[in-house]
Amino acid sequence: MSVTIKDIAKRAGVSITTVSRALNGYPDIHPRTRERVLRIADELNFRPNAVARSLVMKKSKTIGLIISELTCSPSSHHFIFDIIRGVHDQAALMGYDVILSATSPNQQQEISYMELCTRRQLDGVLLMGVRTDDRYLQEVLDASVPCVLIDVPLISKTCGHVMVDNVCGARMAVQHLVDIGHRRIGMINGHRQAYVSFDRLKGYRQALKENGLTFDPDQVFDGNFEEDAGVEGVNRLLSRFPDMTALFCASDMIAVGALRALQQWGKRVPEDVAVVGYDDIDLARYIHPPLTTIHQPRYQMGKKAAELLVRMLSGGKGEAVVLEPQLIARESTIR
Amino acid sequence: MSVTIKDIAKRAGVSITTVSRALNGYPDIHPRTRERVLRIADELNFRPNAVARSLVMKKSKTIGLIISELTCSPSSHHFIFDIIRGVHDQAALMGYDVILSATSPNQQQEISYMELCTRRQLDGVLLMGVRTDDRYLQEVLDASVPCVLIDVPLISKTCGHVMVDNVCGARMAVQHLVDIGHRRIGMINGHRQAYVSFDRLKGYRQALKENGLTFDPDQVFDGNFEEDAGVEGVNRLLSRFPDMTALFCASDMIAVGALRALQQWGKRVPEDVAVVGYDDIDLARYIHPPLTTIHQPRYQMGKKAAELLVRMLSGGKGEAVVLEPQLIARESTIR
DNA sequence: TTGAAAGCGCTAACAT
DNA sequence: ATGTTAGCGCTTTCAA
Repeated sequence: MSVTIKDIAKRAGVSITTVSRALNGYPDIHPRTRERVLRIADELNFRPNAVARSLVMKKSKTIGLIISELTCSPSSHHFIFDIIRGVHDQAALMGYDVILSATSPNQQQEISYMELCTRRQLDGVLLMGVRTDDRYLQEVLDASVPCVLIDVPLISKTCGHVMVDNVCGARMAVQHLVDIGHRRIGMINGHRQAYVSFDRLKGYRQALKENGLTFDPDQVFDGNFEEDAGVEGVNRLLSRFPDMTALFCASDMIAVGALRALQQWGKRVPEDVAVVGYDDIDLARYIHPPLTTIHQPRYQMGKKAAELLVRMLSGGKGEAVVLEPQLIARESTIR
Repeated sequence: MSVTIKDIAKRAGVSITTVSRALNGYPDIHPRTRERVLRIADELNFRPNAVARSLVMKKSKTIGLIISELTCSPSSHHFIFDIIRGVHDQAALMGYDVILSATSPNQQQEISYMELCTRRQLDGVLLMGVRTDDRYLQEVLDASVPCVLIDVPLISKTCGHVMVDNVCGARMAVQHLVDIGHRRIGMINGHRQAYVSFDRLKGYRQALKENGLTFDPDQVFDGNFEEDAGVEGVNRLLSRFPDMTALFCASDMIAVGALRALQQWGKRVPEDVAVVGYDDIDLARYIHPPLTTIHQPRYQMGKKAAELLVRMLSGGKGEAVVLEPQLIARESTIR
């Protein structure tokens, strides 16, 4: 049996109320009493029971980190882990615990969003990896529990989000290609159910336009964020546009696949075709040739998301936090 | 305000006791009553309050996943993320939620092991990444909360562990090198505060012995699990043993560093020096040359750990779960 | 088969 | 400055 405030009260010869107040630093308590209570609590090695407190306070000091099924794709961990760390560190800093959850692939196991929240009395939720067509999204908007979305640009009274500016990132990538002389630039995009795909395409178009290049939808291959899409994308794009000299990929894994396919086409990178990826996962540095890519501040995304959520928990409104991407030039575009 | 069993009781015209029993599937309840209660609960969209239940049951159906500071090293995410997934999936399957925690670098923030457990009423704890000299370890052994250690071979009444057989893994690696003709085999090990380092060295020695090769401590470089150690290890080892033809590295990141250093020495891999890594992180497949390595079933480790912990929670004793590593031969040893 | 009552450990009116 | 009392939502004796 563990020590409760009752034990302390008995030992200190005061009521449990006094103990509670002393422990929680209320002002209306005699310094000597407080001191004695604190000392005894320490002697008894007292640990407050967060569960009991949650029950009466109706606040659990816990946030849920929900990772959508989508994000459990083979390559996603490069991306997710840093975000998890950022979320955890910032949450801990602010006195919150993080419960991990995932929208599971097998339907039967699936727990509804609200169910999770109410069951565990979550104060708020962080949601990442949801697709535009995810049914969770509607639940989130309907729910009263504050929520911060990662990479999904929705905003409402109870909803905010954190993103990296994808339009900007894509523009930087394409502008970089233009700057080093490319005019025939293809794109391999992620799947259409990701918000980021939409913005990256937009950035690609903008950059072309800004440089007086015409946008041709056929020069964009819609795949997914995995390696395979890179392979298929190159095959399609190159057979249709043999004179393509540059490729913007919506993820580093796509770029990895592209690199492989380009090699099979006998194209040298960057001499024949320059390649830019997106994400700056560890692999980008180590692959051959090292990949020029758009860096996303993943740890910061997690931190900012947790920060925003806690702000919302204390009455703040949902807002949009947009972080800046960064171009990392490596040898896949310049030698 | 959310729906409670009281609301259901009122609406159904029964006592809250009856509602509780009906909801929890007790047998001593009239089928018709149960049915009505269930229907009303559903109509009202009732969600049991896990916090209240935890308070009275003294079981939170929550386990803590504590990741030691150590494990937050730059390269560790390759390894950890899969374990987290395994833990989460298996825990969810068995009705447990997972709270994420970390032993934080800044001392002041540091929460004691027991504090975390009692505060959140954790039913059990999973601990990974602790060093042999970590003070958490003693707390764990002293504590009454069941605990499963990952990659730390301790066992007690309340403690079990999950590991991959590191002696075996190292032997496989070295045996592989011997099999393809190497006799002068160096090793770059991780730091000494990791249990796995000890076992991998043991496996290295065993394999040498089994093949009639003599063990020379100078042929082992003790570094850490990061890339830098690989670079430094190669430099040290090669300047002392210019005729070394093979290298066993205690992590893939070490091997990556080794590959880089070897190149600077003008050594071709695998022609001049063969390299074997450990872990089989994603990078191993993509680096040039693709790395021969020892695969660790990371997702399984997480799953098994959660499984063991839950078994212990229902009265099981601490036990040792040992998984099998697997040799993945790639081009860093054979062309 | 059902209900009344106690209580898990804590906080928070409302006295005093 | 301190104590009394009433809950938070649930489970669980014990009686009926």
